[in-house]
Amino acid sequence: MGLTKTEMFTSEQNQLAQLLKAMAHPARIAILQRILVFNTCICGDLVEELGLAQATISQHLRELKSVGIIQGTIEGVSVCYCINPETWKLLEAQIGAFLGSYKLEASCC
Amino acid sequence: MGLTKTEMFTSEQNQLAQLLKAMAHPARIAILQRILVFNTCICGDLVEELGLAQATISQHLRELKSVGIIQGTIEGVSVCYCINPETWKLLEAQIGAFLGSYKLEASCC
DNA sequence: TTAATAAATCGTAATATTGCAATATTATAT
DNA sequence: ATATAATATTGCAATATTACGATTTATTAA
Repeated sequence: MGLTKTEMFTSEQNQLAQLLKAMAHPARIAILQRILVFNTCICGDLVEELGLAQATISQHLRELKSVGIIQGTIEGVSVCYCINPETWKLLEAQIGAFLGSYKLEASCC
Repeated sequence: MGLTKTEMFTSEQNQLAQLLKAMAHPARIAILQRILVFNTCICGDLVEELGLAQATISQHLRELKSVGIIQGTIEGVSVCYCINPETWKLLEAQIGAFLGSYKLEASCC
């Protein structure tokens, strides 16, 4: 099918899955890392640095933007992208709670 | 294409993307959450609780196992799955470093 | 207005993912 | 050995993702 049955899961599970999925690609991780280092990023720089076509980079940026992880504003002829602090905080909270709920060291099987 | 150009990224970026991708599905999040609560889990229980077909659950379990997030041992006629502590620690470290490297509150654009 | 630059969108090909029925495998009990 | 139970695998259909060339849109400069 290729169609996730979202109606069988809670909105929290679906939301976390959506955020993780948006980050679950090496190009999008590389994009985010560049923003984390430089605070900001412009599509053209990424095209040069990542070695992917402009259309591909633009598509990855849209994907990150569509789930709210980044935001972009027009700066003259280019577009300035940066982290959306709200979503980033949500991400940290959700993933932190999820990963942090594992306590046992001894593997049971 | 549908084919990620992994050769353009570092092994760290590819590894993190692979781990995130394995978790980036609501069914797999639900499976992990159940393991986190009960410490262990058996395929049959998940089939009843999640409302997906047995073949589908088995496939999701295999995906989580293939990246090392969970491990399974045969327990009589069923299989006991639990968290793989090593991978979980790696996940916490990698994701923690990634998310934690964002410091600025003020959005720049 | 026109040209130049940057980014977004469209269209498309190749590949991956999701889900399930049917079947196969594995381990226990009789 | 056979039957039963639990899980894994296979094969397939529907849909999603990835990547990119070509084109369009939007903004600035001349």
